[in-house]
Amino acid sequence: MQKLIEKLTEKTAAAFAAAGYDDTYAAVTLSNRPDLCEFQCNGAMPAAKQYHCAPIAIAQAVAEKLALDPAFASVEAVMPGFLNMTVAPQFLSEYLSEMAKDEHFGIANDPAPRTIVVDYGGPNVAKPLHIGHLRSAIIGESVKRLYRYFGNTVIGDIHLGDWGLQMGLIIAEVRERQPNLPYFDEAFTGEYPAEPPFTISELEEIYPTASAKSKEDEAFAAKAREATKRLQEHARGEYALWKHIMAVSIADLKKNYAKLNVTFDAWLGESDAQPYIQPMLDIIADKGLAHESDGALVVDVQEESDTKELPPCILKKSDGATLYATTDLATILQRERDFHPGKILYFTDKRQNLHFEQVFRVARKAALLSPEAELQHIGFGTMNGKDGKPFKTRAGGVMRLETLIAEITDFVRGKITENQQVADAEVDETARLIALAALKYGDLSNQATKDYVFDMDRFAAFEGNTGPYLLYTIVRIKSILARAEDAPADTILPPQSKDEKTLGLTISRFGEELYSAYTASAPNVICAYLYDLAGAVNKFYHETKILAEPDAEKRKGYLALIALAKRVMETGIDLLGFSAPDKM
RNA sequence: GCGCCAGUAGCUCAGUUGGAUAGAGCAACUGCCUUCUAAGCAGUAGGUCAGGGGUUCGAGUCCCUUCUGGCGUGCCA
Repeated sequence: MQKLIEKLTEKTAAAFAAAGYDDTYAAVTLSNRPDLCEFQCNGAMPAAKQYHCAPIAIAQAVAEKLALDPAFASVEAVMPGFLNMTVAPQFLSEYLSEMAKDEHFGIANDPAPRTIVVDYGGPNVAKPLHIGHLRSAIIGESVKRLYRYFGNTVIGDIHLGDWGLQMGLIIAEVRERQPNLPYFDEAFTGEYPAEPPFTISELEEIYPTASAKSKEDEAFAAKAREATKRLQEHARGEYALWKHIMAVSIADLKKNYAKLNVTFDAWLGESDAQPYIQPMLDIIADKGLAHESDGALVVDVQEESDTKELPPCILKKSDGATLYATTDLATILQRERDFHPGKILYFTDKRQNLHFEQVFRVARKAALLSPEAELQHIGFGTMNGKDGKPFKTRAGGVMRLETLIAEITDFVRGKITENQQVADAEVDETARLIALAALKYGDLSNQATKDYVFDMDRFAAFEGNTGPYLLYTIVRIKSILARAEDAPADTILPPQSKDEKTLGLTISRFGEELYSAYTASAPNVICAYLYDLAGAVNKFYHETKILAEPDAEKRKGYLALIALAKRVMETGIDLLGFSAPDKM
């Protein structure tokens, strides 16, 4: 199904052609003067340059042709050459009815769907999730859903930080505390215990302790390096202990991501890429891309067109150890072999821009994946506190995600019980849904690439442009539909009031707004649209007595209209990664 | 030094390929609940779009330049 704007553009193009002008000037856009018209076309002005005549003359000629089309209620040419258009109620009614009939609202799939790997989350094993992990999880999850909505095969991969020195540190610290465990007994050949020797909270305490200790205690640091080396060689005891760390940590991560309504299709990590490091290095060696520099193995990535100096990508340190870039390249090879993706999309802090630029260039030069496959890094901004500096708790630490969620949920629970609409048993679940909407919308409504201010008060308070406002709007519709005695009409009727028409026009924009969010991987576009839509619904709600409407046909038409608005809103917030309760 | 990103109302942010009078929310002030949930709706006030040049019928948007801030800039991730 064509987007409404496309239909109007097509008609306008025909009118341009009929009037004797090039139809490429016919692009119709949403009006930026809603007081004057609903849609506009500014093409007469650039066209005037080509035809060396007054823009208003072109606009008038086109307007005359367009006036014959029943789709328009009015078409007007105004100085200096704007074309102002209003669509006919009947035309809008037909469009919306067609939209309502289709489960997918008539939105076409991507004509060339691909397999997409979305790399987001990126937590470290044995460390608690904190607010630094929030944006990647929330934005990545939303974009994943958006890609899926347009018909792509999408694999969300958490890409765990589960290898390297951090693991050695933990193993060394466990050994200090419990030296008698069988994992550290070289002579032990029996079966290791099935139960892990630590809980998740112990594990979370072990890492920072070990990390601090290694900075002051060189002997301990050496032990950690040794443990790391033994793990990488798959030494029996260290490897078994690492398995325990993984199991305990992953169970906890799953629980916490579930609270955010974030789910991954693949729980792969740096450890899974290890077997691909040597094959990847071999490919690069075969192509003669790498050379030695100051003892390190590097690949030059500078290109002629660069305006800046790009440092080479280091694959091996001078001591022979591998780095972040090495693992990422091996991961690309792994993904190519496992999934053969048409695109890999990464969500990390934007400070890693250079790193990904280097990795992508090496991947291209070495042809680790097919040439048409796309690699894209979406770097999001730093999360700052109200003072504009990177966010810290009052104690100066990083806030745990659990703490953040709990605080917002508590606030919401208090708010709900003030004027309680839900049964006692449902208070907790309702609070959870609203808190999640507040948190996610607060993040997603900002442009991803910009730094943003993390303000607890703003997240918690939810008047105006917030997630809870969207939920409230949906709940209001649900409430009416639940009370209605008759079923909604099968079609959307031609709008009669201004507010009804505005609501219809806003609903009709859904497809193009989603598409533009999709092509830009920008959930904030969806947020802005849904906020617009919620405003149109609330205004209509305020001006129209729906259930009390005496005319049964009109009443059923109203019900059909708000039911469609509800479906659109529910689909929209699902793409953002949250959902609405029945009451709040 | 070089590179990237940003600077729009008191605060937090939108602003489509250059279009008409730069928009929201919060905070402030004013109305609207015996009527489908007032977490709502309507309104008032608030702007040298960081500064300066330029391109043109037209610039928050494109070009040049200055200033301010953030980040990055070979063996961390």
